[in-house]
Amino acid sequence: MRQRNWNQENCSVARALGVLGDTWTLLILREAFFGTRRFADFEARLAISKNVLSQRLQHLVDHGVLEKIDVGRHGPRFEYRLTHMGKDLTTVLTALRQWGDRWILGEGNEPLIVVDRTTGEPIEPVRIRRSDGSPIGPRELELRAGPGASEETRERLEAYLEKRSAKTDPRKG
Amino acid sequence: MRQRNWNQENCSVARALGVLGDTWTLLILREAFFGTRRFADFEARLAISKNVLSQRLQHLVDHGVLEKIDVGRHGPRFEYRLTHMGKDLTTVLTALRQWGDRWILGEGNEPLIVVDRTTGEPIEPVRIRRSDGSPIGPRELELRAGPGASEETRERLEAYLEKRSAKTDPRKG
DNA sequence: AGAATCTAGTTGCAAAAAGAGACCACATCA
DNA sequence: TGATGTGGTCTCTTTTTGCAACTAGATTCT
Repeated sequence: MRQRNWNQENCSVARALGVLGDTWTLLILREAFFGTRRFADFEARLAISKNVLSQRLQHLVDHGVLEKIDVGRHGPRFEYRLTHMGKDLTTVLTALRQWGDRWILGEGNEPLIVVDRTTGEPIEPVRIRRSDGSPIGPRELELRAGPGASEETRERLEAYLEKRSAKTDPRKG
Repeated sequence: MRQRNWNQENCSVARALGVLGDTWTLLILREAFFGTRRFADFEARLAISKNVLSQRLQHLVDHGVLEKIDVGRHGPRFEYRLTHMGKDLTTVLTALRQWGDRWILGEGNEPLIVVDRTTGEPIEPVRIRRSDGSPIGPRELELRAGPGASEETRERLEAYLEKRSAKTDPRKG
């Protein structure tokens, strides 16, 4: 990730990608969710170069996704553990895994399945739902300005909503 | 993204990131979900250089996330539109947006809100659910081998499950 | 005690990728 | 005919990556 001012963008996706959006970062986190905690283990599992790994781990620590803990009783032993913020990425990674399962590997070729560990039953595909819990499709969704919308965001949104209604309204359907 | 063999990895997250995991790609898709379709518009909105944008769009077309359509009645006019595969990323992008809202911008500072367009009501936070629909937390989840698991994946999984049960079992919890 | 080893990196260098901006081909519009 | 717009490519410079060697503190082996 370059030093673009992700930190100034008025968009949570861009801001989130400022933390995660590097080529390696999400793979490092996949490993972390798989229980990997040590520098050498990340290195071996990912076949990533040390300097890049070092940078990325530091970046994730700086942004609060991982914490670096000295667990050294004998010699320097550090562990990189998921923070609360990091663990909350479960949803994102699971959605991504399911998308890959569906569209790249195809049904029936899932390498890993996420299950409820007490029952062993697979979880549901992650979906977007209304407040009453019913699932909702992409075309029924729309973006609206939130409390943190900048003037620019509001303007873009206006253009977007105009185009959208023009597309679906025009005495067709 | 480098020419690592993402295409050979036995992991849907890695494979999905082979398609999306580049620094720019998810931002391009965010724009696409915002209704942007034309080269010049992506360029202007993202402040991305033309050569990189060109490559990324091509990459997304090659992998079936976008399709390039000639809509030119007068002169060359191409549009890059989300395919079905692309639209199915709504869940991933929404989960990412919500994560950014929660942990980076903070509650009450959301620039954009995803709503049900017919009622205007905000959607639920994306969650992982059991097959009966009840939400389930990260610690109740576990990975199991799926039908497409390679031998290597199975071995790693075994080690992971062993460590996990060692951590939670030991006459404590 | 001294040598080898292990962990967790840092440093230096060559190759690859990104960014900026000029340039281009084709088509329309005035 | 000339100006303008679209959708790029080409070239050059700056950054980032990957690889390998090296370091530093602590431990284990003999």
